Amino acid sequence: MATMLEVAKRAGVSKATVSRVLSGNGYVSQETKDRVFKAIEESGYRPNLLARNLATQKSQTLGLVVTNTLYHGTYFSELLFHAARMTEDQGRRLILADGKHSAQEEREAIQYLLDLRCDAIVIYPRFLSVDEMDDIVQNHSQPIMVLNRRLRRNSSHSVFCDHKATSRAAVEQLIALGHRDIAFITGSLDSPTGVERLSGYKDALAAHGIPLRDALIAQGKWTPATGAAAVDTLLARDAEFSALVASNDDMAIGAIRQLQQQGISVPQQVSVFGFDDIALAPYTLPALSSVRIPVTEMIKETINRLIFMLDGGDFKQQQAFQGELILRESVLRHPHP
Amino acid sequence: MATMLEVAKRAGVSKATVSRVLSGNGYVSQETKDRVFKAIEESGYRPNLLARNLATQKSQTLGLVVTNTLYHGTYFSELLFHAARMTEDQGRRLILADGKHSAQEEREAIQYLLDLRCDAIVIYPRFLSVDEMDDIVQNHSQPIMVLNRRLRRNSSHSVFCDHKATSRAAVEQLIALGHRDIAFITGSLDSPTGVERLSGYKDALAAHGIPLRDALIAQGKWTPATGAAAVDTLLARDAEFSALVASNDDMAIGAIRQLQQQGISVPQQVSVFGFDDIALAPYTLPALSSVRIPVTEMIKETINRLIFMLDGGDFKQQQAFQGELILRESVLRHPHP
DNA sequence: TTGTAAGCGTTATCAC
DNA sequence: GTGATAACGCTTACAA
Repeated sequence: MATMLEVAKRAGVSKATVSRVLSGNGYVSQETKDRVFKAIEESGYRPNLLARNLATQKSQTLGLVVTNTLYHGTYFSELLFHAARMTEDQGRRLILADGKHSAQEEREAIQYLLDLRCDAIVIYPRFLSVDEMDDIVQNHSQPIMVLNRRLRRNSSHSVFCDHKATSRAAVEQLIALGHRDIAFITGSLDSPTGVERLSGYKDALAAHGIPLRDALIAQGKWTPATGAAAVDTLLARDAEFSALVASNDDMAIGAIRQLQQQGISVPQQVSVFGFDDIALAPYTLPALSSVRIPVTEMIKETINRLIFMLDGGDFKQQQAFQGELILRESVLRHPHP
Repeated sequence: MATMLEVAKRAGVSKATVSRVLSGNGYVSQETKDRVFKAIEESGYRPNLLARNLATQKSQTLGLVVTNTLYHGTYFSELLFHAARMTEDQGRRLILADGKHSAQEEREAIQYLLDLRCDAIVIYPRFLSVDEMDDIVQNHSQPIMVLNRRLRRNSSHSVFCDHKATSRAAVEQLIALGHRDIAFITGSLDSPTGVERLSGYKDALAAHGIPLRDALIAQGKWTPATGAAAVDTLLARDAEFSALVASNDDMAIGAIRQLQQQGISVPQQVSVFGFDDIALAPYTLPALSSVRIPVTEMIKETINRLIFMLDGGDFKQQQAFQGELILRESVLRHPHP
């Protein structure tokens, strides 16, 4: 491929001049500009971004680490969609790195983006601890934001939802509707989100004097298939329930399928509640009530903070922002008519 | 950040030696190796990939261009999931560039990946013509694969489905079931996929001597909302139909909603057919029959070809592969029981 | 307004 | 085994 040097020779100028023409920095006479552009045209020259980035010490890219397990479904695409859009509106590009299936792989993905000298990094952790995330944020000069976790030492570097409170609110809504036998399908319990939602369920029951019954809790792993399996587990236990809360919509959908399969009508005999991890309004079943989790706002706020930091905001100062941002705006949505 | 030079000084050796230790190329005594590793440890050194890539003239990355409009939904995440997974299994990373909303932006995204010196590129075009894609493939030294288009001059660089044949098959299945009044919701007609599916519908009718009625065709733009709107259009025309084919599942889902809303039961009064652009089995409505489009195989085959090319396969030779690959394996799926 | 030359942080080819 | 040193392709003072 043609290099800048070749362009320079062809135009009868030096590399520096070509660089000036391209970057718009420094004065170049119109005539030489014209000659340079002509030379670029003729040689099919394209700047080598690797070289440019190395020279300027910045890459104009934003790195995003997401775990493999999050890849499926609309939640992820929504996240990615806005991340990419906002990044590009900023004249930067998004680079995606896969956190795969373990803490170690998550670490490697982050390290890769760091090694690539991304200008900033967004992490949606799955396995790494809050402590380790805090360390990472502190030990690196580039701005880093963490999604869906509450950082302790660098709270302004995280944006998250209060899953526990939301879960509790959802269950309380069911209680208010008169339900007392409320079954619950957990998410993976090695994820904080899964634990928090379960915990919110327990809190709600406790607050209303409803005894917790283990027979009404079944484990799932976020997917529709595990939601369906959880229903089987629940039914096999012969414990009656008039409402079912699944820790995300995917499982709720699987659960509804399975209930109907077993001749139980939804929502006539059992009301089903999910958490809209998945901006999937178009696909949700008419029978499903869902809590909206604001992925969109989450990623938008994140990128905005990053942009602020990149623009020279003193992001090491916790005062840079109002502090941590907890998105509490989740609202209960009623079943589609 | 610590550089290789600092590590070298600290270990009392030259840059070259540090480089050898890191790359494993060339002989280094165990003692110096130890000293180097110690120095790396102490200084928190991390190699600068920009510099490395510049020096080696390869970036160990694979670029993917997808249009913004494809971002929503499971189809895309499925694509991305496998692309990322396979790329990383190869020890490379995936870089995503957004094709946005126009041919020009699509061009820019491709150009960016080229400028970044990605080792190989996958393009899922939306606006660019086959001719232009063919040119791009030919004019660049790095391997490029195009999804969902049939390239004329570089057929082995494309992987696609025969949407027309599939659409025709789907409609013929309805005809075989006794339907004669079959309505059709198109996709965006500025996309080849949309045109082909419509064309398959027309072919099927023609082949069975069923007259084409414009009143039974409504335009959509792939989204659930436009599918619903199309149903309104059809109903307003007062043309009766016993079956409805939507050009993708998203629209089919919107259509089903709307039909039910209007008191028309599915599939009792109207059978609905979609194309599973969207490996979304878990979400599709029980009432929907859908044609499976093998995204997964498509992207897998694509990456495999790329890997082959990168490993030195003579990819400019059309004989490198069996030639073009047309995925015909689409199967009709029956409504969920 | 333009050219020279010194980086940027690696790798790779020589010698020694 | 190891160390200079020249690339890699660009940016950016500093001169001219």
